[in-house]
Amino acid sequence: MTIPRFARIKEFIVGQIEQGFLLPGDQVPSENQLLEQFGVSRMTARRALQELSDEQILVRAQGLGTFVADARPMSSLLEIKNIADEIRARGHNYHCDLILLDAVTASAQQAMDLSLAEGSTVFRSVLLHCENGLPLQYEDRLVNPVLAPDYLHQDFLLQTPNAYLSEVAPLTEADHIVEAVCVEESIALALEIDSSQPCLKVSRRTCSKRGVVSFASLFYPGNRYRLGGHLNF
Amino acid sequence: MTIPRFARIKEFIVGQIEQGFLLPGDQVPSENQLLEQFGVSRMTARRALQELSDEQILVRAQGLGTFVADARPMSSLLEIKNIADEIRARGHNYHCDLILLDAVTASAQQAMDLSLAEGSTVFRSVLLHCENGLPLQYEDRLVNPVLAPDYLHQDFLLQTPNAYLSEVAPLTEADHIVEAVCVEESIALALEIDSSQPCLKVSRRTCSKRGVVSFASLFYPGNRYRLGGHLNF
DNA sequence: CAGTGGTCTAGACCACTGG
DNA sequence: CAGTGGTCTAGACCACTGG
Repeated sequence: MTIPRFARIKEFIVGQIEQGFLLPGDQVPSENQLLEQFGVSRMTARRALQELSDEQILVRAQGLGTFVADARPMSSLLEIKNIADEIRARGHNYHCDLILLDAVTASAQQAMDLSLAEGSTVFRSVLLHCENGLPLQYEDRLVNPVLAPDYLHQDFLLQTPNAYLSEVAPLTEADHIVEAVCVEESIALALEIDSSQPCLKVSRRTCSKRGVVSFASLFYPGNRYRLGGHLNF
Repeated sequence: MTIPRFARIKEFIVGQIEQGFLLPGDQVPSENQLLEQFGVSRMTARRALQELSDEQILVRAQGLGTFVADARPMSSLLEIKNIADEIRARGHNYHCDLILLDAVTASAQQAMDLSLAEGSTVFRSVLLHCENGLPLQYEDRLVNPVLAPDYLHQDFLLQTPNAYLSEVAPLTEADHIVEAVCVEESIALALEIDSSQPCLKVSRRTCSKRGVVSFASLFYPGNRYRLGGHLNF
């Protein structure tokens, strides 16, 4: 199986971006430059640039050139955002309390969430993420120990579980369920809300190439958080 | 401004699908057939099929042909689904109560939601969508009268506002906000829930080329509905 | 003006599928 | 085998942008 030439050109450009040689806004080689550089026809060079443009990695403008797109907007609703980055992006103070970090024996439900056998040992972390001292997200996470064996030895006050897991097991897929729920007393207490207050619950299962990495239950006080999204047709 | 040939071929095929001449699973003309039919080069015929395939309207298989894709999956999280279709797709009974349909004078908030001036006359509809007799969605919708002048004369027991508006003002954009809330007594009563029950609230602003068409506030009982989504990386 | 991307042609060779 | 889609070439003319 040989890699097509247009794909090689795409890889070359993506590589330049990932290695930091090309930054958002930078102009990438034109069709004519790629044509000479790779010894291909213009249609082939064009296809590489066009597909990267379709993938929103590049933007093209007639008469001007082709440029690296601004910070990957991910565009889809319910992006996988790092809660710490999100809070800091608002110019607010972020901090985090570690409530639990341990290995546990998976219940039937937990095993199913991670696609493992009941009774397997899995890792579990519970964290409370705060914005300007006010609890914003209660994160109860199960982790597949095979795919993140060093999970229990991380300092999650410095790096969120989400960020850590993205490093050790790059995400390929994610499923979400969004619900409005009442939370149990212990979670209400941690979130500093009355237990009658509605909360937004996001259940997220994330997968890498090697399988289900993690299953997170995220609880947000209904009066402090909303999910936004934008669609284009 | 002349329409490119590949775009004409795309329109032709999409038209055949929309008019029901081509059904999901049906084979569409091959590159060679389109080439003769439209008198274009193969690269041009190919581009039409390839782009429709990228848009998930067609699926292609080497050696086999090109086929109409199964029921548009829309793929994005929080797709704009027709609640009636969604309920019927589950094999359940759908029906709908009309609670209000009238012209109203826009409050400051309502005017902002529709990007109109305060005090403008706008249309408002309130409907209750039920699954097997049980209320599932309370829909409170504001409509821009300029973009849907006949809105008040529709029978929304036959066609949802969403479906009607999509016809008269094709959507180009949509914004969503998802929240967990408590609802006021009147809405709780309509939804047949206790007012202490958390609800999922989806606020959706939809736009066509000519501007903001509609602003809908959708309330779902937290224990009867959840939003799901899937992302690929 | 020279350079960019947008559209298009008329060919070519290939891998794949079904009969 | 004939037909399909996948890749690719070496040209062409065009609209658009900046200088």
